[in-house]
Amino acid sequence: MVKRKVANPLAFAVLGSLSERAMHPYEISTMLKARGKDMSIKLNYGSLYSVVAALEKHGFIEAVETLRDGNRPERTVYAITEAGGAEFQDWLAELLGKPEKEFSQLEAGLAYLPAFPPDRVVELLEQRADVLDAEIEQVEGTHASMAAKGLPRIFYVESELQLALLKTQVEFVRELARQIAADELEGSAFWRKGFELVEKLGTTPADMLKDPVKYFGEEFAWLQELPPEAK
Amino acid sequence: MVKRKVANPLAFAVLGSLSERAMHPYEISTMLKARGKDMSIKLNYGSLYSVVAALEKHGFIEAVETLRDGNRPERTVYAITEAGGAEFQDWLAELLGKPEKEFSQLEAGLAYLPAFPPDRVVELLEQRADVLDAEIEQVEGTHASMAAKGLPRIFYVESELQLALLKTQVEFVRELARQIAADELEGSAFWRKGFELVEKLGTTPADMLKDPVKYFGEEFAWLQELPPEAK
DNA sequence: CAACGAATACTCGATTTCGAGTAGTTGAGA
DNA sequence: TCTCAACTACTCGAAATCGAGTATTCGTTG
Repeated sequence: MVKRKVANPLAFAVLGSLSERAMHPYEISTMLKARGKDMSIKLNYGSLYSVVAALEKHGFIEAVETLRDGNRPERTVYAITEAGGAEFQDWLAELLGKPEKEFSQLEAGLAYLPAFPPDRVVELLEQRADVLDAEIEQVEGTHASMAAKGLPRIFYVESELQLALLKTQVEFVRELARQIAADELEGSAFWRKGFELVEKLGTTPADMLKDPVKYFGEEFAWLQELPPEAK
Repeated sequence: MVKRKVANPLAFAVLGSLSERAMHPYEISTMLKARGKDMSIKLNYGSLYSVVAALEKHGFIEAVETLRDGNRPERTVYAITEAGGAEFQDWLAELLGKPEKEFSQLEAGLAYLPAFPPDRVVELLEQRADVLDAEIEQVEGTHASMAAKGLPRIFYVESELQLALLKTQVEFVRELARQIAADELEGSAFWRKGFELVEKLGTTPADMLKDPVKYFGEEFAWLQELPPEAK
């Protein structure tokens, strides 16, 4: 797993596009959009041109001609090199075969759940679930229309994965919201009580964590010795 | 959804940590690790210090004291400001309530599946599935040991989400590999044939896409008019 | 008690990333 | 025929990112 000379996933898409035929950068961008690959690989013009330059610098692609059409900006057409083809294959094998840790914003948010009162969290999670439902419906619509046009699944498997993950997320979020609302989530008694204390007495969370028995009673003594540094 | 002045998720974790009590950056990093939050939010020292500087610049945190302990490097202790508290709350609400498009490497890889012969893809997907299984087992082990210590679920819900997503991914990958191996994936007949042609005749993919009927027969005429720019 | 690995607490600067801006060109409708 | 929005095709520089490096101190083991 040596670090790639050009690491932006957009570079992977550029190599993939140029594997098919020589193109100029803007043409790559329109092709990616036309094929919906920009749903799977973040496309940004600034990145596109710098990534193309980096690929050229490292010998993965090379300029084959420069066209000028009237007063329009020049278009430099690039072709993939042998080294570029090898890099693409190696990269693809890595993307498919080796899972790499990815961080999602929802995970980050969940990590700080107790910072909001339970009811607020439930409300926000339900809001997210509703938005996700709409997104899912939209993706399913796209699939239906692609299938109707006769485009076989192999051309949009990546979107099917996305759909599966969205569905898992929405299910998780709804279930979590339900459990919090029903006070079924372990630790939520403590959580609710904590917020009541803040409202009524103005105690700070830090104080409560320092002496949980005082604020929550004996059954919360475990708090003291739990996550290192949590006190 | 105004762009955040400091957008790195690590900044969110810094605000969250300082909401609890004042700390110096390195202490934040050890606390995040001790609590396993570094599994949900990417922690990198370079980013940590630049993010702290940016948060201070924008008035979300402020230095409260600078300690010197022998010849050790200075430790600057930071506290959260009122603006910082508001920013944290706003950010948390956004993370929980508003899903944002995220790009995964597997999706990127799947988008270029046809670049490899079917058998190679099956092999790679199975490789990924095996690694994922091991990861899942590990996460489940961690959960079991946390539960055994009495730590309630609310302190690791984020990891439960991660687990659910990993399971969905492994299921998807295994099923996809199965379908490809069994030639059940729509479009895979064309895919297999294409690779045989490349091996036997040395035809390039671009040629085949230009005149699919010639290479694949009448039943593949749809290829010509399908994804815009795909020809 | 010396020596060595682990932990502490950062620093540095070479890339990378990004989004907004620019400037000409077509095409469709009034 | 005029106009105005959408498209084409990039450019720019400010800000973010990152991982490797540094220098000190603590703990522990032979």
